[in-house]
Amino acid sequence: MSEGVEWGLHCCVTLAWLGDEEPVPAARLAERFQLPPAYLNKCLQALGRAGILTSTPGARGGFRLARAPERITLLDLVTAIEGPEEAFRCTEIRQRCAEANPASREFLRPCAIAAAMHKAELAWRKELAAQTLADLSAAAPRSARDAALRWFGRGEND
Amino acid sequence: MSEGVEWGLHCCVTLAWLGDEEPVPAARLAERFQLPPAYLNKCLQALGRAGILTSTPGARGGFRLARAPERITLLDLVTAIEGPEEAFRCTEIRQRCAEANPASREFLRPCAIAAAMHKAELAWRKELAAQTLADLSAAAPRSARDAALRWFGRGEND
DNA sequence: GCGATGATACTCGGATATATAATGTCCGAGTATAAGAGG
DNA sequence: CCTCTTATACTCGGACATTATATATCCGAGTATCATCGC
Repeated sequence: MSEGVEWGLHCCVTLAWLGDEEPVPAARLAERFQLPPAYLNKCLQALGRAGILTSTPGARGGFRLARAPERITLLDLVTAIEGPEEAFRCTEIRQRCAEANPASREFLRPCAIAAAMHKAELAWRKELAAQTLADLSAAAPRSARDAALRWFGRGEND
Repeated sequence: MSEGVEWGLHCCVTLAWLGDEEPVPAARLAERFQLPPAYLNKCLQALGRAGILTSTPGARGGFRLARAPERITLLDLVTAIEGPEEAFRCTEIRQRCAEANPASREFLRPCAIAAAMHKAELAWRKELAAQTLADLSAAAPRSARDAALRWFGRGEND
């Protein structure tokens, strides 16, 4: 799995803490976590295309959450970075057998192996879909949230 | 996920059908599924190192299941090919924050994000561990099993 | 005819290339800001 | 003092390198088979 998933998760949790009053530049998030700024920007762009973040260009621009943290699941985030296709992709090698006839009726049913892997993937996605950004924000220790608010210069004046 | 997982699964199901009376060369399995012989051999080697297959060198050699299909889970197979580490690997970027002190007590608890991803991975592994090669063998249509037996020259004399 | 011996073909096993995807970097398009001139 | 204009700094967005991983290939080590030779 790409590192972008971890980066995106941490950034989104941070954005959830900061609130969406004003956007946060990718460069600033990168500085926070000591990450390469340009590549983090690329990952956040993917989240933007997926409708998880909204981006505003120009000065005082940046990224903010597109909707409430309660309505953003981990599955949304992972799918945005990793793509919608499943980890196990069946290439139908059962049909490559010499005597196999692709028109045969047995191939109308899905491959038993692919079905088994698909079942496991569904369980995985179900767990991811059951947890939201709000859950993660709440699970983290308060000290981490406070430190983030301080570092980004919020929370003192608010 | 590597293609080797799909190949290994199909090969192991086939081996389960054929029984472990005499080993099957990797080249023959590759021919069956139109796969590159040398690379399939490499994948089967990984299964051998994991204790799923036993290999016998020399003439009339090849691979056979190391234990009964009921005692080989999909998780065993996937782990053998993909490795034991989880898909999501936490790099502890929460500790890279400037003000973070690695000795701080909050870092004794696991990262909430890593914990969430870990939970999903456990659900995935649980599903994989619940299904055995025997289940897959039984789930496939009888015609596929019969065709395999014919193609490998077994079942007529037995 | 039977056993020992050597040559041979076959198979795994790991070391070595190539292709693909992940990671990392760079520069242009566009916007809000701020300064400055004019009224 | 207020408004319009202009220059500027900032940020995203996608195009372009670089590195790591997966895929594919090749050749050597070792074993069972078979033929051959000797008894």
